[in-house]
Amino acid sequence: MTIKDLAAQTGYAVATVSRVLNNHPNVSEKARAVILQAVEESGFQLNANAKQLKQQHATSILVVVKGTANELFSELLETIQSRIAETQYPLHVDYLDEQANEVRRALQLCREKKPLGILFLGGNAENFRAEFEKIDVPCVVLTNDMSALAYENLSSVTVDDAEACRCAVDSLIERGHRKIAVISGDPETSDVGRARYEGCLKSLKNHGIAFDPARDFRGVRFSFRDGYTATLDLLENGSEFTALFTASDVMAVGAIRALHEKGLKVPQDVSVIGFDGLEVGSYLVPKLSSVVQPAQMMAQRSVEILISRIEGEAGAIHETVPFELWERESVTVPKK
Amino acid sequence: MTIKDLAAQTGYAVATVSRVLNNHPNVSEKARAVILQAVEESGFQLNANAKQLKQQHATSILVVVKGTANELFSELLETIQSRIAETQYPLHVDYLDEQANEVRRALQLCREKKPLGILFLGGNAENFRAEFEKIDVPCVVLTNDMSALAYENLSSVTVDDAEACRCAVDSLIERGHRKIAVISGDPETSDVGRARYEGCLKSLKNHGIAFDPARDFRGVRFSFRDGYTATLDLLENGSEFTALFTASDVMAVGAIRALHEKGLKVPQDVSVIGFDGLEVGSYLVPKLSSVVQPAQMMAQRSVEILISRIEGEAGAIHETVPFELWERESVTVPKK
DNA sequence: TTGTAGGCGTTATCAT
DNA sequence: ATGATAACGCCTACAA
Repeated sequence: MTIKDLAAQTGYAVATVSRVLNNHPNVSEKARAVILQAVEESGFQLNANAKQLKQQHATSILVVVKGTANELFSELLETIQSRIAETQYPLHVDYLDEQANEVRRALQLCREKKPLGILFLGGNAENFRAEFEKIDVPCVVLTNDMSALAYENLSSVTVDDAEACRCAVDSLIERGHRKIAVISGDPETSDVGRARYEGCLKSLKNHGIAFDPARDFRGVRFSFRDGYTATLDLLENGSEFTALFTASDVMAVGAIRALHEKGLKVPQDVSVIGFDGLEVGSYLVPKLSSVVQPAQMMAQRSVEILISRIEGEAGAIHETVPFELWERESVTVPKK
Repeated sequence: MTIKDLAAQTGYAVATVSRVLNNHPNVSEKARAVILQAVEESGFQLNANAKQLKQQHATSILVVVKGTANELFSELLETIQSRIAETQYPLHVDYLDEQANEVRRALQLCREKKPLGILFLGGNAENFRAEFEKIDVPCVVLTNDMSALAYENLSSVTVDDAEACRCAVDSLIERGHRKIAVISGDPETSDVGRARYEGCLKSLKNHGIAFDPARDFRGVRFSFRDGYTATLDLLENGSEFTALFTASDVMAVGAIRALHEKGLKVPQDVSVIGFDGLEVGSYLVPKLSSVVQPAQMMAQRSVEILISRIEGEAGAIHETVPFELWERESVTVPKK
């Protein structure tokens, strides 16, 4: 079933059918009605390949997700989905490994699919620096600040990771904690991991708190397992702390388990703060304290920014959305 | 950049370039080398639209995921991704709302994208019964048994939900529990919810245990929140139980929180068993007992089945993979 | 082994 | 308002 068949069926020419299908002007009401009727009956659907071949680009928006197992990304994606669904643009989601090069992948997908714009969930500034120039559609990166890269078609929506972590650690210190350990992403390989770690350091330094990175810090992957093993590692290697800051909620869950296995209670023996504000945190016992990234807002803004760039607005926007510090049951004052 | 340009550049005809690009025989070593060289240098990429338009179908495999926020699906997807990556087939992931009609969506994507085959994560038998006949590529449904539907191109990979739940409840009874409550998906709208609920009923009946559905059962959505509210609802409406079976781990997490808020300890006051075997369960305190769906195996088998159907093997396979019952810290014997 | 040319289903231009 | 037709980039008989 093609528009040719449809044309034959209705007695109109393919051009007219095409016009109706694309809501173009200069079609009589009668023709429109007749053709729409036939479309309805046959369940006809345009061939996207032919259309895109002709138009030289898709009408779709691409989402490149770095890392399949990231809960925050799932939450972001959910909102992105529904926001994009409100527009006429189809959405394509593409997943890659955490270690893969998202820019190179996007480049390939651009050539192949010619999307109108790209949303990146996660990303590494180094990859963008190296090859982003080759991408010429509007892009928005979520959760990773790209303001240092002055590409006019590369925007980003983030919370201020360093500042957020500074606040979180500040809050621990305000409660009286002086012995604090930190687990974050590897500063060498993860931009986000580094920013969050540095925020912690800043707070510790501001308050003149003793902190020996070799003893009190671990830079690992953002996973349950790594949160768990890193905590055991800290405990077994001389770190003594009454508060633990982990740069993700998933790490925090692993960490709490490790603390439990070492006979330490949360929050009585150790206070724990995570990062992200995942839904699961609200149902844990104890309810997890967390630096909340406003997922809905971030998703919403990123879609708005992307669509405005697609529809003609020019220039990059690097938007910082406000984080929130939720201090819940997993934190308390240190034991005397 | 098109194969025409490439042809001009190398002095060969487009046909030869195409042959090289598609690994066809009847190309001289020299031509192959020269053309590959040029491809390398220019970073040339075939236009997928033109290719698919011509070939009448994509070379891709489609994954239709029902529900964005399903952790089990994320775990399945991760394995599916990596297994498919080992083949030459590109992968497309399409997400829909939990309430959407996955078969209708697949139908649309078929017309639009002409995939080689489809993998469904989740699905409703009713939807398949109504419209699946219109889909003519091989399909495999994960987690929902479709053996009752005799389509020759519709396979499924599942655990025996009812049997698994029967075992789980049996295990509670064996520990001495007589007062058991159940939270599952809504039997009216969720096939999986119904099967799991019925498995529970069977065990209870086999053992002659008193069970009043109105008092001891809730059929809700598979979410943290619904697990939480359903548990409160049970407790506040006269259900007294020493053990709670929830048909998903996510529900279990919500349930445990609710129990905690009502002053009930897990497992001392109430034993809890979930379903799915999500990674997070291994890090909770207490470690969550669960009926484990072997996600890796299911993903692996579904990909194998799909690919074999795509590559010529005929006939549907309805494979039941073995579940495992992990009895961990969230269960114990009832208080005397 | 290589080249030529037609057509896949659309859109868009140019007539009518 | 409608129709005929030339592309879009690729694959694939068929011819050489």
